Amino acid sequence: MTTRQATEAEPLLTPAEVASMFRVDPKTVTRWAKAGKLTSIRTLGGHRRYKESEVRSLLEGGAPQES
Amino acid sequence: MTTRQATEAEPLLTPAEVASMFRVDPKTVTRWAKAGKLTSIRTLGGHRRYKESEVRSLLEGGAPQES
DNA sequence: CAGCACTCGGGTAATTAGGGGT
DNA sequence: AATGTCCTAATTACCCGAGTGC
Repeated sequence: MTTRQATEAEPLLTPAEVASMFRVDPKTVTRWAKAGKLTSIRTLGGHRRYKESEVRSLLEGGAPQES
Repeated sequence: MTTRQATEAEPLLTPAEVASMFRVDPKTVTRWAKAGKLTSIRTLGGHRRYKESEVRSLLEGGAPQES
């Protein structure tokens, strides 16, 4: 085996990864998390991690469709 | 009712497994253990193992979410 | 016994958090 | 109200060689 996959682990993304996906600054992603627009999981050191599934659904159009 | 004292086998996780769950480097998990943020059990060779139950509770939100 | 993936250490870059100001 | 940028402090990621686990 080359990689060990933990039990029932959901894929998480770093702030920089989410930022590049949205073409915004990592700081902005942090603000979205603070505002509750994005679910954030914190490391024991206080850094944020984001659910890949949630980010992708938001990218595809999980966001409210404007007219 | 005395000969059989089995203290419930506690599922243990390797550093790599914990690391993938938090989306961090295995080295970071080691630092958490050193800092006392995580309960670490050492093998006779010095390698660390972590309680799955503790890791999970920390992941799900050992700390309440702010908005 | 040999072999390979993983972990252990330390040390040094790269990110991130947080507040403040544009 | 929402982003991007500057700053400092803290946390995290990658480098190495040597030992452990299976």
